[in-house]
This record gives sequence, structure tokens and C-alpha cells, in this order.
Amino acid sequence: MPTSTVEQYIKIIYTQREHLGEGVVPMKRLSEAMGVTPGTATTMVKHLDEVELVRYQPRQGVLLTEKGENLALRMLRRHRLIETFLEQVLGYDWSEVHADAERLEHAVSDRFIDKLEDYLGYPEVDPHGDPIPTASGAIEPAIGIPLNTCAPGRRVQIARLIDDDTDFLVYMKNSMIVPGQDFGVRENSAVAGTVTIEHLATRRVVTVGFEPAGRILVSEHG
Amino acid sequence: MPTSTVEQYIKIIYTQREHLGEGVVPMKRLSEAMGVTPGTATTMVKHLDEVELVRYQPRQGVLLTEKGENLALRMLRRHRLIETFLEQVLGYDWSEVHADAERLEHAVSDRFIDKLEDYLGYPEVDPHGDPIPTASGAIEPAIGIPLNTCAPGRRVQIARLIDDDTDFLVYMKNSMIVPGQDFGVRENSAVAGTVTIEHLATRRVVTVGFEPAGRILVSEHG
DNA sequence: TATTATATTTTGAGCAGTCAAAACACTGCG
DNA sequence: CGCAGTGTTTTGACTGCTCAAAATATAATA
Repeated sequence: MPTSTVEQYIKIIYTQREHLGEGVVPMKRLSEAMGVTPGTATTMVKHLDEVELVRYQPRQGVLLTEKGENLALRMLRRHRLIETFLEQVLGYDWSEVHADAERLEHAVSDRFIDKLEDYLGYPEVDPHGDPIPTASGAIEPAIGIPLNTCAPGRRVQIARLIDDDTDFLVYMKNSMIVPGQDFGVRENSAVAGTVTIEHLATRRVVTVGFEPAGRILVSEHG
Repeated sequence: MPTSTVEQYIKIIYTQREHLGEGVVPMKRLSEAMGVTPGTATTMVKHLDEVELVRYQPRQGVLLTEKGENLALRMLRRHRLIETFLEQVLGYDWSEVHADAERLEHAVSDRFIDKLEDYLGYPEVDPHGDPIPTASGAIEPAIGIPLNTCAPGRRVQIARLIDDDTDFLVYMKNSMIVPGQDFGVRENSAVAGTVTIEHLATRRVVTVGFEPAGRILVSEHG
């Protein structure tokens, strides 16, 4: 049985890897995401390698094994179902959800999660549009394309916000950038480093930086 | 901020003390209830004394301070609200509830508990009839009298089952002994060490030992 | 009172996770 | 090539919690 610290490392390695696109996750990145010193991360990762959850290449970085990936998906499933519950049932605000979910996900049993999923009606995505892995570990591939790849003039619908940072999420919510909302792309300037979109329902115009726009996935239509 | 181990010790000291009726809680009892060796309990209790959560009298036992009592009530509140949620909302069976609640209660925030309480509609007791302390730490005094003090012929209603032991609770549930059910007392024999009651709705007769009957609280009526 | 049983405390050790700081290994640049 | 800067690993130490086993105190019984 993995400790909750191990669970946390594995989850972070998974999401950092996703964030990175490809290649191994370097120690600096891991230690920063975990909020520990680099030496601590090294020690831990050597242990994780021994128990076959990761493959550790000294001085390069770390990758999840199949076993590690399974654990990561189980954690993601927990996290996202709990987030959905906190927001939709208990009425949490977006700014409050993450911290509580983070603590709960290490304390709940599989039974709890399965019953919670049933109670919630088997949602496919959480409130930020992140897909929820099934009990068997299946996960939908990311749908949508990054907003910063959309040409001006296109109409897009927000599909997913890829980030657990509270400030990011709250800002997006306040700008109506939540899954399901329709926008028109007004401008996309790599030079200026910004993407400008207009909320179709309210005519409200929002400009976001190029980098954050990459973490907003949309589906194009029209 | 107390660790979850500390929280657990404090909760156990509270309930063992309640179980005992009065006096200090001896180390043997504490260590057994905690599932640790006596030496471990001693070490821990000395620490708890230092941080003013308990008063530790060497070779006698341990008592909660005011501060400790407050923490215990906060844990009881968590535990009982979570149990109520697991059973009434997620559909847990009585036999499954305890273990999961025990792990969750150390992981949830005050915010979570307050929102959960609101969602559940501010219940006053959990499914076993145990009173739920309020956010301010107030708790209803135990209502009801022990079943083993009831004379034959009386009609009683189950008010509360004082025990967290899964086997005890499951047995009682299978015998219809759950809060709200009406019974007639048929026999109460200190000599035989048994109490025999009849479930009025089904005419079913159940005999329980004298000791367990002391952990069944009832209200007399008629 | 002396002896035995039982409860309790002490001691020494170990595990998981962490840090600070020193040692080390790779860039890449002059 | 040699050296600086950055990222990485090693080392030694500490905290919180635990155990096993030895030492000690208390209570019970003969």
C-alpha cells in the first residue's frame, strides 16, 4: 500500500510530465512542484524506482512505469471526483476546492470513490473539464485544442482548463472562461504574446497571455 | 496544528473515559484501544501532557484538559457527520462505515464539515443515535437510559447504540435494534446475565447479554 | 510479610520523510 | 581547453511515531 506521500509524488510526476509534453521529468521541476528540496526528491525517487513505480535515470529525470501510471490515474480519478463533489454538491467556490480535494484524495477508500461516482451520476469530466478516469483506469484522451492555436475569426467553446492553480482558475472563472461557454477569437498575436477573445453571450472582451492560453483547451465550431 | 495521530489519541481518550463512567483512563486501556504497545502510549501521553491536551498522572492514567475536550468534540463532530453522510447519502452499509469515517475525519477541513452539516440539514444525531456536537462545541447530554436498567413489562424505544464496534452494530441492526424501533421488555435477569426484549412490530424476540444491553440506550414510554 | 502477578515506564532501535549544506557532474562559454 | 554556473546527489542530522524487551512499580494473594 503506497503512503500518501508516495501517491502525491506519483500524481505530480504524471501531471508534470503531461505539462512537459514529453521526455523525462527533471528533478528540479519535481522538487519544486512537490515543495521539497531537491535532495529530498532524489531520495524519494530512488525509493520509487526500487518499488517499480518509476524509472529513474540519474542526472536525467524520472518517468512513470506502467504501475506508476495506474496509480497516477487512480489518484486523478479520486481528485476529480472529489472536486466535482465539493463544487456541485457542497457548493464550494472554485478558489477553495483544490486544497481540500488534495487532502481528501489520500484518505478515501476505493469503495468511497466508487459510491461517490455513482451518486454523482458517472460524470465524464470535472468542473474544469478534466476527464475523469474510470474505475478500470481508462481515461478519455484530451479533447480540444489549445486556445493559442486558434486563428482570429473562429468561434470556439471552452472545453477544459488545464491547471490546478487556484489563482488561474478563479481569474478564468471571473472572465467567464469556464467549460461550455462560447467565445469568438478576435486576435491571436504571437508577437504581442496575447490572445484576445470575446464572450459571445455578454460581448465581454478578454485578453490573456499566450502561455496561459495554451492551458485553455477549446473546440472550434463555425 | 495537531497531527492525525494526536487527534486519534484524544478521541479515544474521550470515548474510553465516557465508557468508563469516571476516573482517569489507564494506560492499558488506552494502548489497547489505540492498537499500540503500552510503551508507545506512555511516550505519546507524556507528549500530550506537555502540549496541555491531557493531564497525565504517571502510573495512574490520563484525563483530557479543557483544550483536549474541545479537540475531542471536534473529532466526534467530524466522525458523526461523516458517518451520517456515508450511510444516508452514499448508501454505506453499517458494517462498512466505521473504517472509512475513521480515515476521513482526520483529512477534512472545518469548512468541509460545516458545509456537509448544512447539506445534511443539521442532524442532531448520527444513524446510531449518537449526538452530534455543534460547530461551537456544544453537545447534547446523553438521552435515554441503559436497557439493562429497564424492568420487565416496560415499553421502550431504542435511542442510541453506544459503540463503534462493527460486529456489535451489525448484530444489533440485524436484530432490529436501531434507533427509533419500539420494544417490550420481557425479562431482565441479572442472575442469568441477559435481557430479553420483543420487537413490537414483528413480535420478534431477542436476548442480549447484560453488558451489551448497557450500551443500548432507550427511552421508556408506557 | 514475602511472593507473585500485572500494569507501567524506560531504553535502544527502526522507518518514513524531511532539511541544510557539502560534494559532484554536466552544460556552455570565453 | 579550462572555468563558471546550474542542476543533482550525497551526507549527516532531525522529527514523529512505532516496537521489543528490560526494568520498575503497584496490587493481590498466600
